[in-house]
Amino acid sequence: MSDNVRVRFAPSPTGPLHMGGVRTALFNYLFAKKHNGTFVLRIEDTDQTRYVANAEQYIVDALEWCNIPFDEGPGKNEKFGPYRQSERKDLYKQYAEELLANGWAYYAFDTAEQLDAHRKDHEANGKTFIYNWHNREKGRLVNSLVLSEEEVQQKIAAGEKYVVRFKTPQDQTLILEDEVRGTIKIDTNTLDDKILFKSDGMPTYHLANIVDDHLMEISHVIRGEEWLPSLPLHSLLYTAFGWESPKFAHLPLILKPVGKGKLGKRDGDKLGFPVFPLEYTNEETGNVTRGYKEDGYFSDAFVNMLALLGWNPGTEQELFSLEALVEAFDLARVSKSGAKFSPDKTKWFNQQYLQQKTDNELVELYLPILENQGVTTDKDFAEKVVALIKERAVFVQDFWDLSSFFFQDPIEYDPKAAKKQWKETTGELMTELVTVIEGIEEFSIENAQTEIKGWITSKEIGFGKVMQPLRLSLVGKLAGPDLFEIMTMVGKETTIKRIQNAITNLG
RNA sequence: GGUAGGUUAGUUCAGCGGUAGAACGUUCGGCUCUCACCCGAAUGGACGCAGGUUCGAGCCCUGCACCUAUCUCCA
Repeated sequence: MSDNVRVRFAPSPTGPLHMGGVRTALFNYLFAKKHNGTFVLRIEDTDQTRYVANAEQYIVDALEWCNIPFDEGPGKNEKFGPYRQSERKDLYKQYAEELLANGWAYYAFDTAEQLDAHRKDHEANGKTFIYNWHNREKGRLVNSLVLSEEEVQQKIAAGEKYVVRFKTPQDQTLILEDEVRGTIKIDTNTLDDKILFKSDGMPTYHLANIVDDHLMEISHVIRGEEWLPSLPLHSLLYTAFGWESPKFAHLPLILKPVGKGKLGKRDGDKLGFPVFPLEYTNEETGNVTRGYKEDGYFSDAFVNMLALLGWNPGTEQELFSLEALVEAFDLARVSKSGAKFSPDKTKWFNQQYLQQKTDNELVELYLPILENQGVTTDKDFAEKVVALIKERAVFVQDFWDLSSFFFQDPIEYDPKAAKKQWKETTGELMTELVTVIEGIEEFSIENAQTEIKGWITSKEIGFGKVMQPLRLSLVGKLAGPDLFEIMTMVGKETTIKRIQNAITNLG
């Protein structure tokens, strides 16, 4: 493939970046790294009315957390800078003028209200209003194609608001190539004359996007499917400027977990999962929106899950490190249909990643939790606990519920289990067991096992008859790691104390 | 309504002309004092519908149905 791959992620700073945006960034990143290319971050802040101050920082932080940092962007390697469109404002005007001069664009003076009226009018007649050659020269619309040169200059001189529209060619069939979808044919007569330059002096997305992609020497445009309908316009703009077009790839939408439709920012609240990578505080309302990071997800698990949303490696492998993703990624294996997001599968990924972490890594995350619970312990002990319980956990924050009995006596006993396992004779048996335990000089796993198992065998009773009530005494429920591990870790005295507690409470 | 895209097991998805697959889920079994992990097995499908091309179609063509995106001086 090309030895000069340059891709960009171009979000609009209108709020926190949601997971769909992160997925787009990820695919761009993977594609860039796969081809030894460059991953550019460009901030598309041409809409001043929707600008949110802390959104850009959020985007940068989110990419950072996901471990997919950009190579070029605001404040970093500014070879093609600036990377904020608001700071490139002056640039776009000359390009709009170039198109006006060579007949690919024209001035339009129609007000938003007038256009609205036209749309409603058409709708009432069961038609769709299209601002293009069907209408633009019939005198209903006020633009430089129907007005004389003088009239146009007069209006502009009088300070009348105007926009610049693209003059879509008539009666052409465009044959477009998309790396994901293949060939797409479009009849230009169905296209709108899109606004390129707004009356507020700012370019629209369409103009700024093409100009910047060209100037920044972008080789591949990888973006969401919601942009597919504007591909014809973008392609025509490259033609109009006489520029070589980059290759395009439109990623399938991320669908909500239940029902149909695109995953929206509000779906998370409704269904109880985060939609954003990081927690976000809305500075105006003070609302805090939860994030995957704060909910306890590992970033590599989150990224792994996102990578499989709309892409598959063609093998049965599901677990990928970032490096492995870079290695395996291929635009040809991106699917065309929407990818349904699954919160359950996301949890599954997190569980898998948690199991892969070493005890040493996990204990660092565990210690603050213990501290929070007011437990003082040493790191070695905590690490042993982690080793014993981690296979039952999906999140690090599950650790406390799975391990509290290592540090605290059970406060209650699972009533169902108690009823089933604690029989008439159990109290006596447990009292006898206490004696056995007291007799163990060195309370090691091996010794405890030998003595207790030996005693059970000599009593000629079932193993479970003793072990189940013993587990109930120590843990409070019938779950958890190996009992001999637990006993030796809490120590002989605590073990005896807990058995006696149980005899008192359950006997 | 126009335009574009989609439709394969309960769910998420592979399969892109040659006897319908995986993962997750569910159920059962093995291993365990228990839960979990792990291992094994079972379960499961008019490949949206109807035509056509072909020796042969989930794959190609046509029509229809349904779903989605988009049609803002938003990106």
